[in-house]
Amino acid sequence: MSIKNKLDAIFASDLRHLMVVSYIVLGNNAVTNRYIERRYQMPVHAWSTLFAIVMFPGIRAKEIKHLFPRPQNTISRAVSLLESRDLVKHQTSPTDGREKRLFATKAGEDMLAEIRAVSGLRQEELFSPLTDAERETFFALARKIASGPKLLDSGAMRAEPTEKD
Amino acid sequence: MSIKNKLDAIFASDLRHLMVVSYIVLGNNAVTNRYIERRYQMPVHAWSTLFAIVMFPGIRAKEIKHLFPRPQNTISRAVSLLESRDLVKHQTSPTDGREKRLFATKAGEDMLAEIRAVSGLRQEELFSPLTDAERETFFALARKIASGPKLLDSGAMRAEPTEKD
DNA sequence: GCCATATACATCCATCTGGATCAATCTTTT
DNA sequence: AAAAGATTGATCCAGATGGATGTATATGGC
Repeated sequence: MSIKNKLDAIFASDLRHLMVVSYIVLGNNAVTNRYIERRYQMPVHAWSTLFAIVMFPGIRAKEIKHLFPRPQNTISRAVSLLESRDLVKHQTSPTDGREKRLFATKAGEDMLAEIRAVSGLRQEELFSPLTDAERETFFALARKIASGPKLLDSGAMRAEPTEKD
Repeated sequence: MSIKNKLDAIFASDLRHLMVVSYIVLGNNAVTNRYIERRYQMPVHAWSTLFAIVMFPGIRAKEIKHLFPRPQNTISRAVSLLESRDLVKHQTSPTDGREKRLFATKAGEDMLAEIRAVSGLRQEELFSPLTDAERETFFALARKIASGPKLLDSGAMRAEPTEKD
């Protein structure tokens, strides 16, 4: 049985919906992570963080956590990396001394623009098997899934071990 | 500007197709990884590997790499973890001494069945915002994307740095 | 048959990751 | 206004990750 047939079998199994999404993302992440890490010597989360900061000047770390669902320390580290390279700056909120409002520097904006252009090409490449109409259908359905309340808070896969454990 | 509005802005940006898929998967992975790691004391890739072995008895490591696009050493480690727990066994190929054909034990099959059941519930949960018809449309489009040759071999994000760098 | 090259899988090592904890600041209660 | 609790972000640490390299086996050229 060839690899292709095995893949087809997985995509015909009961878990096919989960499997196909996972397949796409594992594949795409491998490509993207390697590129960002080699080209910019930073983890991908650092660029996601920069993306959020350029897009929403003055954003706080805890908000970024909701835009790119990652643990808090990941954002924290990404911010300090970006700061150490003068790609972003922070100023402490005047109303709350715990909050750091984040702003991109000129260098940060320039760098984001560059990565963003390549990401646009990558997106085009990734979705190239779909027609424009299909892309919009796919996007609309994906947005519905993203808005599902169970995405981030599962009942089936509870974080806490059950009593009987 | 609220978090919700920020998310909407991201999903209205030029990179929205990439962003929404990434959002779904980051969110889902956080849930799934935490669950598998806590409940079974193993990384998620170990269960993907077990899934492949149960589904295709006698499969070789290099094939698993194509089913779940991960680096080769990830599979290698997952297999040795599974072997150390007597969830899988291997026998060296009679025709090629380098190849290890992998088989699940009874314990491995039982454990996979258990995880698979929970994963089924998780899948149902994740896709619950979609009707049955929408799920099939989404799946069909996702399969098209998965079959794109550029998924694993990007032109836009070349691994090798270009000459002019 | 012998050497160079290719392939399958294991291991090494530097880095990344996320849960837990910590310190600082803010809010609430009394 | 002091104490208790909550919230924000930084740091610690054990373990996971992936690129590079190592080891064993197989194949092809001569």
